[in-house]
Amino acid sequence: MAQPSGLDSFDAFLVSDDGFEESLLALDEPPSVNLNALASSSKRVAEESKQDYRDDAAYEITGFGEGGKYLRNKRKKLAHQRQDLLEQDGVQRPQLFKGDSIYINGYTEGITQPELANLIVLHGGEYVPYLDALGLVTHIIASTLTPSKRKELQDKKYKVATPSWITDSVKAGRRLDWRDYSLFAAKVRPEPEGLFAFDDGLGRLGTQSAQKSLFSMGVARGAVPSTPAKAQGQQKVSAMATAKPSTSAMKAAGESNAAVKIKDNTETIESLSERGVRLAQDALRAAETKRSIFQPRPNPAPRPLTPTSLAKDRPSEPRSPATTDSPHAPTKQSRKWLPDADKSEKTLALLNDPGWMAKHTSAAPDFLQKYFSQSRLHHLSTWKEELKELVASLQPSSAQPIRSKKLSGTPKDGRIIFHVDFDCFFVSAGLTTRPELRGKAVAVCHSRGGEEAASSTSEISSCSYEARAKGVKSGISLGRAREMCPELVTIPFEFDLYKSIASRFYEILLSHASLLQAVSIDEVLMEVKLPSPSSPTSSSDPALELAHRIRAEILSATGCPASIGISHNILLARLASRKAKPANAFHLTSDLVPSFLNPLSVDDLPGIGWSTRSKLEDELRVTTVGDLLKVRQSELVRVLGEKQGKKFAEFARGVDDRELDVGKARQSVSTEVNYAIRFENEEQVERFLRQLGEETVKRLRDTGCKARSLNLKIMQRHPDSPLDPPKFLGHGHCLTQTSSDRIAGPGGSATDDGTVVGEVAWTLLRRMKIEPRELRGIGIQLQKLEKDGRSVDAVREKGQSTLSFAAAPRPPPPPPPAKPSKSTERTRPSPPREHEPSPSPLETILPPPAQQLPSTRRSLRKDPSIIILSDSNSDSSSPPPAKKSSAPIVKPFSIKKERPSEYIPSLFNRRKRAAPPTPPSTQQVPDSELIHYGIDPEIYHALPRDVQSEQLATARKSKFAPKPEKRQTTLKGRSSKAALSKERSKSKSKSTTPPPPPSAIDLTISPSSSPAGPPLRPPPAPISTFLTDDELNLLDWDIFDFRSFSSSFRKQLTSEGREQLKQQASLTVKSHRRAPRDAGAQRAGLREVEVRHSARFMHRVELEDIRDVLEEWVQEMKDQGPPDSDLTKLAKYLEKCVSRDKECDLAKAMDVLEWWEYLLLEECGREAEAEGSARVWWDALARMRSRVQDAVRVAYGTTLLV
DNA sequence: ATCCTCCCCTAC
DNA sequence: TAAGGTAGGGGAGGAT
Ligand SMILES: Nc1ccn([C@H]2C[C@H](O)[C@@H](COP(=O)(O)OP(=O)(O)OP(=O)(O)O)O2)c(=O)n1
Ligand SMILES: [Mg+2]
Repeated sequence: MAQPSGLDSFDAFLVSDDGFEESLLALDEPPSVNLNALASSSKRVAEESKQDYRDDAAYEITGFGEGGKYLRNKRKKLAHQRQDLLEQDGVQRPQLFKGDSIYINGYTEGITQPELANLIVLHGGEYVPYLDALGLVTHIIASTLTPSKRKELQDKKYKVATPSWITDSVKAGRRLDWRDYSLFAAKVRPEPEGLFAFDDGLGRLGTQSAQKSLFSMGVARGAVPSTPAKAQGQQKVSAMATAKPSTSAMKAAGESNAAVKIKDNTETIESLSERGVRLAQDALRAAETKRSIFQPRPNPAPRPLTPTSLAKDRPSEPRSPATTDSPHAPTKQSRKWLPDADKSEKTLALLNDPGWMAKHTSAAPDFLQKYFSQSRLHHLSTWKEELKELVASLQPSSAQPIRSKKLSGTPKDGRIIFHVDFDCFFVSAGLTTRPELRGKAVAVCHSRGGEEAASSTSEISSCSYEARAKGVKSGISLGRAREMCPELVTIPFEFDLYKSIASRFYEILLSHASLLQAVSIDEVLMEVKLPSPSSPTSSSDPALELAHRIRAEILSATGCPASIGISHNILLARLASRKAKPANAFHLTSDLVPSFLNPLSVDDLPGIGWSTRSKLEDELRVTTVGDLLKVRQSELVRVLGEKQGKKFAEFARGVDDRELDVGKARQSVSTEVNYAIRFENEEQVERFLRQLGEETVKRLRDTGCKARSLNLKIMQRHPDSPLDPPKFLGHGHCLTQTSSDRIAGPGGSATDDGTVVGEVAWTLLRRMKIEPRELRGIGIQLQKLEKDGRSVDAVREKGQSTLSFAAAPRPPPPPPPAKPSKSTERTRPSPPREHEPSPSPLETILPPPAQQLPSTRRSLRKDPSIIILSDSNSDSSSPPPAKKSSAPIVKPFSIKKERPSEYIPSLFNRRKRAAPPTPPSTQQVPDSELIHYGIDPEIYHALPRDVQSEQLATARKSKFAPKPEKRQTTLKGRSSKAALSKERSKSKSKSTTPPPPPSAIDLTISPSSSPAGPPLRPPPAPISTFLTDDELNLLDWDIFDFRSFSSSFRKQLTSEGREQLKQQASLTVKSHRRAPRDAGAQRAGLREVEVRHSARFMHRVELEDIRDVLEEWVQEMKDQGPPDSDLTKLAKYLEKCVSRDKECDLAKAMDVLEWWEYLLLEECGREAEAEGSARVWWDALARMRSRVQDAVRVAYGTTLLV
């Protein structure tokens, strides 16, 4: 039952729901009052404990040690890594704790657990991150213990000392006698640098916190904390052993940007975030005043800056050079992410040092684990999943309210929603051990920003409100932050601490919620039921009072301030908490809603980010919620789509009918890394990719699922982007590709075999033909999950028990010994399943292509150590045993699924092998097309992607003669489902033109969109089920080969073949002249080549087709003017053409505009004389020009003559 | 209509 | 010197 190595857990604890009313007053004070600096020692400690004191319970990722030797013992591995650190530091410390194996129990006062751990290691001790084999532990460090734990440890005669034993020893430079620090000896030894040793109000709370300290790790392994049965409100919460964030991948946010438009009405509109800034400034000023009385302030008075909106900014890279390179950027530099300063010499030196790069980028063998152990975003994501599971396991399914009717989203629903969120969480957590920094501008980031910080690209994770007042915010670089706030103090990440605090936080909230949704590690949404018949005694707002009580409870248990927003739906609760911040609670009642909402900026609404905000502003001139109200819903739907349009229309009115999201089954598992990806050769890429595969599969196993489909995501340096992007080791501007394939284990079943995943991923990657040096990001996603052989997707598998099942008081799940899980299920007489995956994990049916791969590559799975290790890692941590799935299991006989007989391991691969046909595979240009051009497919496929593009583009340009003439096919009623239906549905239903009111331009056109077209068009509207012999001939496919395929495969080939024919047909037309394309445009974007079957023909629409459509469109709509929906669609299309990341076909866009102008001249007369609808047409053209103009500027930085 | 695939977008 | 991850909502376009 070896406890999941690398496992940690959200601690279990006991909590009573006593209130802490007496402390309410203190809570509402900004935490700026700092009455001392007595915690000197803690400060020093912090400085000493350089970098790596992550929680770092062994990484789960298995890697190779030097020389390929595997370290099976995680503990050793950890020690090894810490040793590395120590060497890095180059400081040899006295080995005070040599020979000691020290476990730290729970949260420690005065110094964080990671800090302690680091100190121990730095001084020769072994830090034991988990308590699986108690015999190996020589000492236990603890500040507080629950009665039961205390008894247990005492009985077992453990040496339990307070943290001061460590810190004092370090200070003294010698190993002091632990007995002088025994926790059992001195009842409660006041720690010198107490956690709550500041300000009396908080100090008081601190006392309580000490008393109700949570329990911890060890407990989860079976030791059941006895419940000091006490207050009625007491509730026991069991811990959930959850896999540690461990090793894994990620992706990210932005760098710099430029072309961000400045909001209109900046003066009059105050967004919530801006309000936050304002408040912070006020607080700062206030604090300033006070401080000047008590103590001189080290920093200059904060200048009343123009509040930089904290609102959602563009994610940087997308396509705004941001910094220097943009010709017209200099003006609005207010928003950028990176520092002005150039890379420092040092930085450049590193980047140019092959040795350094080999050790610190993806090329290094242990990169993955190191990277994930430090990635904040990885931790954030992992924690979220863990918490969702924890909540699902603790929250009885009965918690799910049964509503008589669906929610209306209005006050009528009678719900009370709390949105609880820590204020600047990471910073607040860090400040609990650095009280001397309270009231200052503080930020959490990796860089220990010293002098070099001016050019640091390290991202700010969170910052104090004092820092926000100066414009600092999450996501910007340290360098940039220092420009705005030179006095900014940085503190390191302390992931363990955050997790520990979160445990206490969730525990408290669970005790108050009737229904709870884990939003993130520091954020919860919950539904609350008040003791309804609130006796007439109580005050005016019992909900608000409860919120304050909860806030007090949280503060006392964690030392961190949280804010709470209350309202009758999720939207409003979230907005309320934003208004409440910092350190307060706010009840947004329905009477306040309109006046509260209207002045907000649209992107204050949850769900509206940079992109949506831009759409609203550009297309509807909407910037505030008030503006949003004035727009017709149909317009919103046109711009944002059906659901989004409706949703935000309702949001603007304060209406939100969403239920809390509780316990839905996970639908995918993925791992990605888009940072420090720098490879020199294929071997490195392959090794990395296989590791990534193993990691992904481990995560999959932790969920107890297997998968049927794999998606590989690749980021490749954009050809125009510099080798070294502005952000240190960042991915820079990239082209992104994905490609997917099915995966299968024995018998075609879903699988969780790392080897299969690695193999398939590697095959897909090789097929992409990407130069290793150009790679900037890699990710693997597993989908189509199955648990116990049934799809996890409730929609597919009807009757699926989606809800988790959990008895209210659940004893700490005795960590299931490795395998019990599976046996647990075997519910009913599971009907004889066809292909019960034979329990031979090493036996795999690899997809065909895999078998074709050069055998040079040795299979990782040959190394048993890997399997052993990953197993030990995963199984234990996957305690999904009894928890779920014990619910009423549906009939084991699935309705549709199951088609084992017909199962083809991999269609794509299969297709590939079928030499003759080679229909457009997942990502390639059909060979037949190549042959058509006289290009040898063999050679073509061997070329790098971008070269392929060029070849193809060239071929297409030269091979065909100019278009003969344009037809006049004026069809009627040709309706584009998409465009039309959308239109019909709402907007102009008043069209009065009964039948098929022509409108809608169908940009998805393909020759077939004009079915009645000239006979020349190859395959008329497809009629036969399968490709006809004629069609096969046209395609140059072998007729007999075709017939030899199964009918389903033939069907697929048929549709693909027909698409191909369409394209060939359209290719016979050449766009007349092409405008000169610049270097960037010359390289046909990946997107273009990458185009694959189905759903993407829009990308390939040929000029000829567009011209035709345009012509029809103008003719048909001449008298009514162009429908907005069509204009929108056309605009989107043209912008896509211009975009350098997508079509990269500026010429086409220009051509379309010219053609349109020509048509208008013909149909509507000269622009100058146009009137009525003609006028409308000309205006529409002008607007479209201007949009394209903008797009060109964004893409090329040039003002082009459109 | 309703499904599926391939994206984009958002949030922490 | 830095650690730009991840899951789910949903839109567009195509197949059924
Ligand atoms: N871009 C981001 C956003 C958040 N976080 C981390 C750090 C934050 O402390 C934590 C919680 O995020 P919040 O959005 O709740 O932000 P804060 O808690 O820091 O501030 P606020 O007071 O606005 O809630 O997540 C991060 O690392 N990077
Ligand atoms: Mg927060």
